[in-house]
Amino acid sequence: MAVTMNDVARAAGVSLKTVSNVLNDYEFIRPATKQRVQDAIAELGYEANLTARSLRSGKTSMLGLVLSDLSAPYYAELASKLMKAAAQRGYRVLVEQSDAEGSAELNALQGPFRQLTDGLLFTPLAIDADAVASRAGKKPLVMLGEHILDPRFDLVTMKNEEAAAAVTAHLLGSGRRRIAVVGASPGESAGSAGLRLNGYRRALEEAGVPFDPALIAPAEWRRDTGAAAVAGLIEKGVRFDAVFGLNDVLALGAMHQLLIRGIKVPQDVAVAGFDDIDEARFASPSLTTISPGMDEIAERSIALLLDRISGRESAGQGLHVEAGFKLKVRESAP
Amino acid sequence: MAVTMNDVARAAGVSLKTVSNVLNDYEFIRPATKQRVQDAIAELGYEANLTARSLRSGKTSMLGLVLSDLSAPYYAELASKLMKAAAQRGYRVLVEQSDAEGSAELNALQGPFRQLTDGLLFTPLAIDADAVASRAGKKPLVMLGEHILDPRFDLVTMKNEEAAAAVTAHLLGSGRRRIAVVGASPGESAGSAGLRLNGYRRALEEAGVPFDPALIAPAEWRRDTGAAAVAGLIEKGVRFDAVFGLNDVLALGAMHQLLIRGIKVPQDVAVAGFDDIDEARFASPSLTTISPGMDEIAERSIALLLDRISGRESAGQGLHVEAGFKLKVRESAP
DNA sequence: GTTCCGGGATACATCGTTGCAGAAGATGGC
DNA sequence: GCCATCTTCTGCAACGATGTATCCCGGAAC
Repeated sequence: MAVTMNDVARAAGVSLKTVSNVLNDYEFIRPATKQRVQDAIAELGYEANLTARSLRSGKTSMLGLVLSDLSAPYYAELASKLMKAAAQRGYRVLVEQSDAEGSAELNALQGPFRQLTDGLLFTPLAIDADAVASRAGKKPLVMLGEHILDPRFDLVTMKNEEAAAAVTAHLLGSGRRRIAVVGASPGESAGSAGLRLNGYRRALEEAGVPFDPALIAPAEWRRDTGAAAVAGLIEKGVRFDAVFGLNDVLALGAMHQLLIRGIKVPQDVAVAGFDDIDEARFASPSLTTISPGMDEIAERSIALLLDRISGRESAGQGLHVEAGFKLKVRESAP
Repeated sequence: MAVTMNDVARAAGVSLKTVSNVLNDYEFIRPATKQRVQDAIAELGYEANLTARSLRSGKTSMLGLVLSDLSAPYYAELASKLMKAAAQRGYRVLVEQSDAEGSAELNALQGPFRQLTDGLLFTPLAIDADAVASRAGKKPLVMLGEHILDPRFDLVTMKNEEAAAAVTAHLLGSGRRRIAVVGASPGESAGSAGLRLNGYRRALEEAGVPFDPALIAPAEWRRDTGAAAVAGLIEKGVRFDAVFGLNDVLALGAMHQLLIRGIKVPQDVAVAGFDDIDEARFASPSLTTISPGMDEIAERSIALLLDRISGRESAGQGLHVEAGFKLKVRESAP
């Protein structure tokens, strides 16, 4: 059996509660007593039982992170950073993959997963604000990403629209006029896809370039679908001189498809993405993209969530945080 | 306050323990009683308190996964699959990043992290078998990867040596004679790097091609280091007609470096990797690599760990599982 | 010398489950 | 008609910590 607080108390010749007090930095303890307890702890190799502590205190020191798929590079990098930011503050992150399915998202919101965590970082992809609101319960919840832009919720996000406009403007600036968009999500307007598409349109407008719906290719956000979308455009006979992948893996999939068809990047078609995953720098040609300030997103979303948990930041309206971004110009669209 | 078993008991007109029995599928309960309890549960929206259950039962239904860095594509994909495999069996996975640092690995082995989990999937990179053995405690532990090949531990791994020999043989078969190896880890012999290097040497021997230590470039397993290692070789004036990256990101970093220097892949230098991450298929040129049967690794390591936890597989010797592999021939080394 | 105050420690109940032991009623064998 | 066995259900203790209330004691105040 593991050594408990009781064992420590006995060894130190104090009461169980005094041991607890030492561990919780209770103010009024004689230094000598404190020392004796700490010696006993060291000698017995005592470790607090987190489960018992959780039961009693109602806190788990774990944060939940709900995302569609951890194997997507953007989410993998984000998760890694979130875990590090949380660890620095004494929290652990429990990840749940939703596969972008509504049922999984709802489960994460209500089920045992929620119970295990003190607060949630949530990237809803399938369900809407009302669904979230009606089942969110009262533990703190911070939205990550953009599918839900709602005053009821805290949200940490990036400047999707502005950044997408900046990439588009860059492509236009290098003389491209027919810029295909890969990764649109028909019918959706508030999500990342919608916002980035808005940015694209805004940049076109500002440059006085007409918008052509034929250039917009829907696709899930993966490499293979990005490749397939470009293939589809080509086969339909749509002509374009640039591709804007709404995220990097789409852009990379698209670029791959162009290259195997003998289309030169960037000479024939320029390619740009969004996310600046590590892979973008090392692709051939390297990928022009938007660096969305992921460090800032990770830091600030953890900070905000912990503020909510501790009650430092008291509710009322949802807080909206937007991280800055940088355009990274590389070979695929100089 | 959340609804507890006691509330359910009262609502159903039975004792608290009967509710517990219903939840735990106790055999001897009258169907009518069971129904009443289940109705009460549904009506009140009762959810079992996992923390309390853990405290009482000593099980957490969580598995620990220790790896160096979740943002590395291989680990991200593996973690994703492990989580899915675990979820199917009613377990959750808690991930801990070690950054390949010994202190972090030791903490994961003993500290609170261990307490929170019923068993551990462990990829030790910095510490050795004895260090693990002396602090492993008695909860089940399954090694993942190869740094520790020790009869005391269970191990799920891939055929590193054989597979590396197969890639090397493939490169030799296409006429390459000076195959640089990127990602070696000097002094280490039992780890993945060492085993893969062994495979490389074995294939050379079998083909009667002399081994040239100048071709072996040490590097950490990242894209940037892979690129730097190739740059180093070139600058030292080492000549080579192929590069074997000990994993895919190394190979991709290396390939990037070659291409920006105007060296044609595969015409001038062929490139091959190891892991078959999704990115390999979509690189330009696409990357020849080893598919290590990650699905099998994920499935079998979860299965083995759960067998150990349940006691179905009783200890004694460590079990060693080797997943199969496939050579994926693509453009970078046809 | 009694009262008051606050530092320093303690006892007890409690968080929400599950394990163990046992009670009560039904069933069956002889 | 009685003991043995099985089914069904119950009560109590326990898991290991923390919150609340309380107690004791030395010194200050009157």
